[in-house]
Amino acid sequence: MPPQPPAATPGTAPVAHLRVQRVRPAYRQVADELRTQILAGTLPAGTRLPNEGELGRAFGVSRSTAREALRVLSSQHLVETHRGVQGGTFVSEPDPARVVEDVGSALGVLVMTPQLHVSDLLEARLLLEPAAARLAAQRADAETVEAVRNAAAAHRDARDPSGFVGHLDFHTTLLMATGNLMLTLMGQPVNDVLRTRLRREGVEAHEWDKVDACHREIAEHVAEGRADDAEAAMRDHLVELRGLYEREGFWT
Amino acid sequence: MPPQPPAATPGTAPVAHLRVQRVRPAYRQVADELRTQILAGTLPAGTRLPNEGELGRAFGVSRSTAREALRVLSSQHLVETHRGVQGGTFVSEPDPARVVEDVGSALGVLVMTPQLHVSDLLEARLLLEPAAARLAAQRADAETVEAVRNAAAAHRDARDPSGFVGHLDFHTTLLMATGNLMLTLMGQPVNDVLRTRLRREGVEAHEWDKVDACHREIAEHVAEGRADDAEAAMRDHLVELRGLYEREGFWT
DNA sequence: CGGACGCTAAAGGTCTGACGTATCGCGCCA
DNA sequence: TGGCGCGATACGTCAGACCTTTAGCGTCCG
Repeated sequence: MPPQPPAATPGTAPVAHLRVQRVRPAYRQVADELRTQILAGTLPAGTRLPNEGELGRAFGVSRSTAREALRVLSSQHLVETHRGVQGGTFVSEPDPARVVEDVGSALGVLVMTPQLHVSDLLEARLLLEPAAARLAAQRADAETVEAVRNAAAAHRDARDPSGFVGHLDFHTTLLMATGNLMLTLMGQPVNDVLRTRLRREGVEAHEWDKVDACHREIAEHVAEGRADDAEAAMRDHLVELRGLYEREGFWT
Repeated sequence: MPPQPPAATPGTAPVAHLRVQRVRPAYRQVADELRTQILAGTLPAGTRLPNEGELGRAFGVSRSTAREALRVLSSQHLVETHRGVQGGTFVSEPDPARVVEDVGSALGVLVMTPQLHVSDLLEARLLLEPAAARLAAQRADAETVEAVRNAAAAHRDARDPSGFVGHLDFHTTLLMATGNLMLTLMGQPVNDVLRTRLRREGVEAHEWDKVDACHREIAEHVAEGRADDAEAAMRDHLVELRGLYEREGFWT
């Protein structure tokens, strides 16, 4: 995807504004090699890598360089390090929660640019969660239904009168109730970003009561397996919430 | 979510099996501090940080430690470094493509675990893309329609008789045609993972022709603004594709 | 006999100082 | 006037040393 097609004007060449890396630094090569092996399964989760000195020697680089490579992998949650005897560097177990965190963080950055607006998040959620509610209603077993019900109960903490935490926990629980982790991975980061960007001050208590009522209604639809009702109720709920966001303003 | 509630047995305390970090290493503290400032906007994109030596001095750590902190941030695409005079470390511009890459990579790892199955990806796509097709049909302007049409044209490279690249470019283009970046961010990594996991050998040419026909049909629906038709056609298309995946097997 | 204390080895964490090397601006020279 | 090479700057890499954390194990005392 070339941002600018080759300029026909023979004057100044189309400046490549992005500086390219002529050479890949050693620490990057080491990191890439290790990452490849981890992703290929050559180094399965739990594997203990050689200590930093040996690792460097194995790649023909110094310990510092090996360490920088490990910092890269560790910040991508591919390995983790522990100190002390019996410590070392270990290949990490894949963890969906980490992915959600990272995506949420990245979204948090993007949402401050003109490329991604909060209304885009609201719209995406409006596509995703009603469908999730439908699936949850079709599939949830007794235990899951209980979890959804509990999430909808949303004990309101005195120090958190808006019940915002409980509020979003319900959406999270519902996404997980679909049994499809991918839906959680897509929806949860969106919810995380939205949570941090709604100004709660202007929302009155009775509005939160209504939110809770919606949650309980959805939970009941899910519990009873009424897929159509669950989907519709969720859609209504999200539309209402969107109004809240738009009224209170998120374009800080 | 506590994996084990506090054991009532007074014997041994409930062992925390996850090793915790008693102290945060200096490189992590530095990285966290810088990340906070970047996310808060104190260090806007394009800012040039002090050179590694000064940065270390500013935090009271050595250059090596400062470098390790920078490696962490750089691997999260928050900063990038360049060598030479006029080089240095700069705060990065947020880049959706990077996010897509990272999420795709993370999904690639998760999809090899029992936690996430390829069928989950197919299902998620089945929720997302028909809705995207609807939105695209409702919103696409002339230029976007042209892009979608071109993507559907899918010139079949002789060395790529399955036209797989072109095939997925169509889905990508359609997601972007919604004008909602969030949908691309959610859908594209899924497509990327699926692309790398379908065994193409067993798929015959006439089946790819059919895929192309579907694409062109969807493109036309989008071009004509027939939202319902576009959505339905995309749904049918994805269901058919899912059959392909299930037949050819993705459980390598 | 048993539990608490403390030693010790292994491995990551940090520091120091040095040298290599990619870049780019500037000035010299043809 | 224009191409070329010098040099300054900042990242990249290396080497070696020392600190800190951690867990295992042995010892000592109650």
